[in-house]
Formats: sequence, C-alpha cells, structure tokens
Amino acid sequence: MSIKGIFPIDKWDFKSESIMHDLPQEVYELLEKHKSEQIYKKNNVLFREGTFPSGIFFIARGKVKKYKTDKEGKEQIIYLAGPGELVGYHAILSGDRYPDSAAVMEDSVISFIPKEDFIKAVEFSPVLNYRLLKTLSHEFGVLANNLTMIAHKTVKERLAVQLIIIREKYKLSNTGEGLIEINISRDDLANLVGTARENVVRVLTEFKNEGILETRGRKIMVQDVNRLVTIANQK
Amino acid sequence: MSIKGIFPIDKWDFKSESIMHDLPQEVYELLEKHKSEQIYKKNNVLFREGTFPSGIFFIARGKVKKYKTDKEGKEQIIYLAGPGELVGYHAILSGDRYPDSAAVMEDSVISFIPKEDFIKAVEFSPVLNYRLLKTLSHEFGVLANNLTMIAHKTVKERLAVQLIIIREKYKLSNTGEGLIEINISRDDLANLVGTARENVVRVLTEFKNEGILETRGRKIMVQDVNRLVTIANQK
DNA sequence: GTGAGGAACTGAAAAATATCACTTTTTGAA
DNA sequence: TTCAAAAAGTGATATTTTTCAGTTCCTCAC
Repeated sequence: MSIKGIFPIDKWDFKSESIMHDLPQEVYELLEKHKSEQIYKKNNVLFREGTFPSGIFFIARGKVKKYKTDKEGKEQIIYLAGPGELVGYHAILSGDRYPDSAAVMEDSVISFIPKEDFIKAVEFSPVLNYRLLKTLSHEFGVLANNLTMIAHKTVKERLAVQLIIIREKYKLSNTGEGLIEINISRDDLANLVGTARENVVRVLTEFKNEGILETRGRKIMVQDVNRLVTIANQK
Repeated sequence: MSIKGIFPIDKWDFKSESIMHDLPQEVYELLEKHKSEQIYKKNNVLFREGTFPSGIFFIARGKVKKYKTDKEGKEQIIYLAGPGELVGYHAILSGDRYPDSAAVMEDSVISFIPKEDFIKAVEFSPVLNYRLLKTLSHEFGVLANNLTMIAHKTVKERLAVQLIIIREKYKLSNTGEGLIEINISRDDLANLVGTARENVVRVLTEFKNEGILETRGRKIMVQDVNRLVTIANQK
C-alpha cells in the first residue's frame, strides 16, 4: 500500500525542485555576486517578525522553521524549510515587513542574498518570477491544508500527519540503513501541530505502546507508516 | 481610540487596491477580449477543489468564499473575497488543480476569464506578474495569521476578530446611515472561525447580552467595536 | 566521566469545545 | 399571505484539550 494512494501527499509539504535549480546563467551570476555563505548554529534567528527585510536566505544544508509568536509568547510554526529552499522572500515581494520569524533548527549552511540583488534578479528574470509564483502558490496550498487540519482534526490525527510529512521531508538526513530518524524537539513538534507539548508527548507514548513508532532519546523512528496514514485519514 | 492603534489591522484582511486596477492598456485588452460577465445566484459554486482549472473569476460585485471540505463534509473557509478581487488564479499559476472550492455567498456579478488568456496576460505583463506576487504574499500573510489564531485563541476571541474584519471588509454594502449590517449565515461564520455553529451562536448571544452588538434576523450590527477589539487582543 | 540544567515525560483537575436532541424563528416560494 | 423548509437558537452531556505541578531522563560542558 503506497502512501500516495490513500493520502494526497503531493498536496502537502514535500520538497519540490529547488527554486534556484537550473536558472539562466545571468540570473545565477547576479545572485551569486554578493551572496555570503555562513554557518548558523542551532537556535540562531535569521529574522524576526515585524522587522524590515534586508535580504533573503538560501538554505544549502540544514533545517529552518518559519513561525509566528503571539502575545503570550506561544509559537506557531508556519512552515519547515530544508535544503534548496528560499526563506524570507515574502516580505521582499510584498514590500512590507517580515510577516513571520525564522530560526535555524540545527547547525546549517545558509547563504544570504541582499535585497537589492534579489529584486534585480526577479525583475530581470521572468523564469525566476514565474518560479516564485509557483512556489508561493504551493506554499499557500500547504498552509490552507494546515489551517483546515488544525480546525477540524484531533491532536492525534494532526500529529500523525506531521510525522509522516517530516519523515518524508527529512528522509535525506538519514544515516543510511534501517529506520529513518526524525530529530525534532517536542516543543517544535507541538508548535507545528498547534497544541501543548504535554499532548504531543502523550500521543507519542500512545503510538509507542501501539508499536507504531519507537524513540531513542529525543529521536523518533516510525516503524509502521501505514498505520500512521490510517490515523491521519481517520476523519 | 482608533482600531488601528491597538490592532494590527493592516496585517489582516482588509481589501487593498484591486489587482486589475490601472493595468497597461494591452494587458487590459487581452483580459477583456474573451471575458464573459454573468450574474451568479447565491450558493452557486464557481469551482470545486480537486478539479482542473479552466479559468479565473473576477468579482465585479458581490461576495465569494474560498473553502476546503474534509471527509466528514465539514467546511473551513480560507478566504472571503469581495469586489475587485480575483479568485481561482492559484491553481493556474501552480499548474495544478484547484486547491480549494469557491462559492458565491450572495447574488454576484462575476467575470470569467479563460485560462489561456490569463496565462498570456501574465507572461506578457511584468506588472501583472509582480502584482500577483504581491497579492499572493499578502494572502499568505492573512492565512498565516488565521492559522496562528485558530491554534492559540479561544472561539470567543476568534469570533471577535472575524466580526471586526468582516464589518470592515463589507462596509460598502451598508445602506448608508446608522450601523453597519453584517449579513452572513451562522454556518459560514462558524466555518470561518473554525468551530461549530452552536458555539458561534452562544458567543453571539453573550456579545448581545453585554451590549456589544445587536441582531435583526440573521443580520449583525456591531455597536461597540472597541470592546470587540479588546476581546480580540485579550491573549 | 560527572553533575547541573534543560528537555522529556506523567497524572490529575479544570476549562474549552463538540455533539446531540430539540424548540423557535426566519425566509422565500407558491 | 401562507406555510413548509431552512436557519437560528438552546440546554444538557460527552469529549477533547489545556493547565498545573510535579518526576525522571538525557545531554553536553567541564
């Protein structure tokens, strides 16, 4: 039983082709000229909601979360970005402030491209322009799915969905043989699912007791994806 | 006490300039050529999630809801669109199926523009292209706000927020003197807020008893916006 | 290798929300 | 105008989720 068959997987989050892949030489050079690559340590913040954008970030290696924080300090993760993805371009396109914050979830290699260079490239290149439209449309769909899910599914169902997505998305960072290791803090998982940490832990324990997954330290290894898929599609 | 002062109003839903406003003559003509204007009766469906797009819709007059429906038939409203707004263009940009459905909430005047003409116009016009990017970025921000809100705010707070937004958004359809009439079914309101109809009705009654609003039939008239704003910002 | 501090986990109680079964009101078609 | 059907409203109960107040388990800096 393939996951695709029962779960509209392509409408979710899985990484598509990198937006930067195979751009015309001139655009590529324009972006390369002033970019600066740097290693960001875990928990470093790339930018904060409400500030004015100075440029965009291209993830070469690592994981980045985009999130919003409310008055009480509660965090909601909007999007998990990985290698090949661009972060921080919404604000530059809309000409407004950053609508969300971004932070590095594990030590990552990230390029910074100054605002002016990016805008120039977008103006110069219909290909990049069109690709941004596609990416944005895709991200919008993912977000709309999440909204519907949070509004209508239980914590258990939502957690099942997110585990499937994360597992698929971060497949590559696997050690090779054996089970795929999902490495994410319970807090981040809770902020992604849209609930309290305690609930995530409880459902995780439930899944463990049912033999759906096992944990080693903070790491989660899914043993039976199909059952997760069944739970995800329950309602 | 202005609403703007305490509530980040510009980050929410209020209608900005129409995407079609003041386009270069050639683009305008390209879009006009094959468009067909038509009156859609209340509850008519413009398109359904998962089908292939045949074109886009421009709302000349009326109200349209974009929504997703889950397995159990529960509806979640993603976006409320009004006059001057474009609907159904996401799917065309992403080259995929419609990610959501759209239905008319009251008798409306709507133009249909065939897919090919729209794509041609986008390819031809950097202005239109750029404007779509801006609109999409804006819509993304609104959606991200809603996601965070549904995840962290109570039904009462969310309803307060949405009442403020709808009231502002549909200000124009007001009769003139006196209070602004919000005309929306309790079901639609519930599907927008992300809860059951009963809860919406209960909170509405609460608001009524506190003198925040009054109702005449299905119509809601807000008497004290400031108190709604206070509730909306409670947490 | 160790121990301090952070993260993960647990249980019980309170609060919010969903559901069900029903009455009343409103609406719009004949 | 009437009157059925649809929508709105109500109350009681079940379920889910949050919150609080802890304990236990990892991790990594020394």
